[in-house]
Amino acid sequence: MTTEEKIFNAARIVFQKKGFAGARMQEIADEAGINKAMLHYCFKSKELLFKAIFMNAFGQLAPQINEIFNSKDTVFDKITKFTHSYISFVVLNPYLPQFVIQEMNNNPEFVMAFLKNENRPNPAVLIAQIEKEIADGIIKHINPKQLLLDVFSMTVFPFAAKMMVKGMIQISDAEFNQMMEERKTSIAEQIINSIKK
Amino acid sequence: MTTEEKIFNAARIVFQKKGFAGARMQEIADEAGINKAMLHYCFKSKELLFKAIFMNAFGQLAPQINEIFNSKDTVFDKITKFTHSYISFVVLNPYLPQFVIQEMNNNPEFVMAFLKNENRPNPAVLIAQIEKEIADGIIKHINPKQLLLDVFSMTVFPFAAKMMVKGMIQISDAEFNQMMEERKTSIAEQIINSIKK
DNA sequence: GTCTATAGCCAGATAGAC
DNA sequence: GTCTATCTGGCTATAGAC
Repeated sequence: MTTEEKIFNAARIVFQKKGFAGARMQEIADEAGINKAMLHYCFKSKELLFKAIFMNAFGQLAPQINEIFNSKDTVFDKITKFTHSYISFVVLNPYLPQFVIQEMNNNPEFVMAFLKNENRPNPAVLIAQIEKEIADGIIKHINPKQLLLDVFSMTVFPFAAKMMVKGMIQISDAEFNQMMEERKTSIAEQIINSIKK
Repeated sequence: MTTEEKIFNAARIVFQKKGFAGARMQEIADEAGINKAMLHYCFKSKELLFKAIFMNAFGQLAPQINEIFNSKDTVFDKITKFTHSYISFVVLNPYLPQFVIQEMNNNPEFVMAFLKNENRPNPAVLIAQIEKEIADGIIKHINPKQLLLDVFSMTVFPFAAKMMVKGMIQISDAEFNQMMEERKTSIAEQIINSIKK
């Protein structure tokens, strides 16, 4: 592993756990097992290192979402595949959702950068498909954007607000993971059940 | 308005927007229209001022949740009332959900403090009620905790991840508010529709 | 490319006048 | 109680040896 990769991995861990404002370059250096000066030699500044991490985090999430959104499947199949693959992925990267959400809220200019990224998740095709299936009598009359928001909410929220959720419904880490495993199928079932005609 | 109140209001604005790590005492002083030294005179340290704000934010959310959870209503009525009153409240306090979630994730020790708070939201009564209505054949066989998580997710997520949501489904602030207005009723309808026998 | 040492700055906290 | 001025520590960033 090159020094640059060691720094990158260390920075991802620290930034995702502490956020931009809370992260310390010294902590990243320690985590990488190298000297603080190397961070600046390789990435110039804290801000540039952070942007590299943030864009990479986003780049991991977006393509797999788009692949599902733009496939040839039915809407019901897309919902099922999305919840399954998103939860599987995020169980392995638990800090990612909260990290992206937090930094987008704290740095609204990121939203603009994100909107200009050609690889960003684009729901246009899926929205059109939902409208068609409504017209075809497969799906009830609903607002397609509300449906998308429902799917995202049910899938992403537990990870974004993990600590609050655990405290609120009083569950251990093991129970949390067990519930997320169930949600891989239950979310899609619940939503499909409520919108199918 | 006393100086202490001016500081408190200013601190709430700055902390909720920037988080603990990102907030600056100078910015709070400017917002309050007083000198930085007064902050320390009144609240001793940044950390103590922050804890006061955080506990207050929590204290606003918890009682109204508990009131609904522990009332005499049916489960369906409770879900309907919760989504309605929560969204109404949070539209007026848009930074609150993200603030609480972010700081609970960044300061896991807050979760413990929160669990010891006697006013915290306690879903035990509601969970027992859900189990009873399942046994009575009113509600389908589902995991009560998953149901609670579904309701929270659909209600809270759009506010917690507002910037990401806006970017993702490409809506303006006006459209966002319009959608949240719709959600006051649509979330409960959707969930009830999927779990009623 | 990798380190040590340090510059330079900024933020939290305090001293002390009024 | 409220201010100005300042201390102190910690953090980003750089200079410079090897």
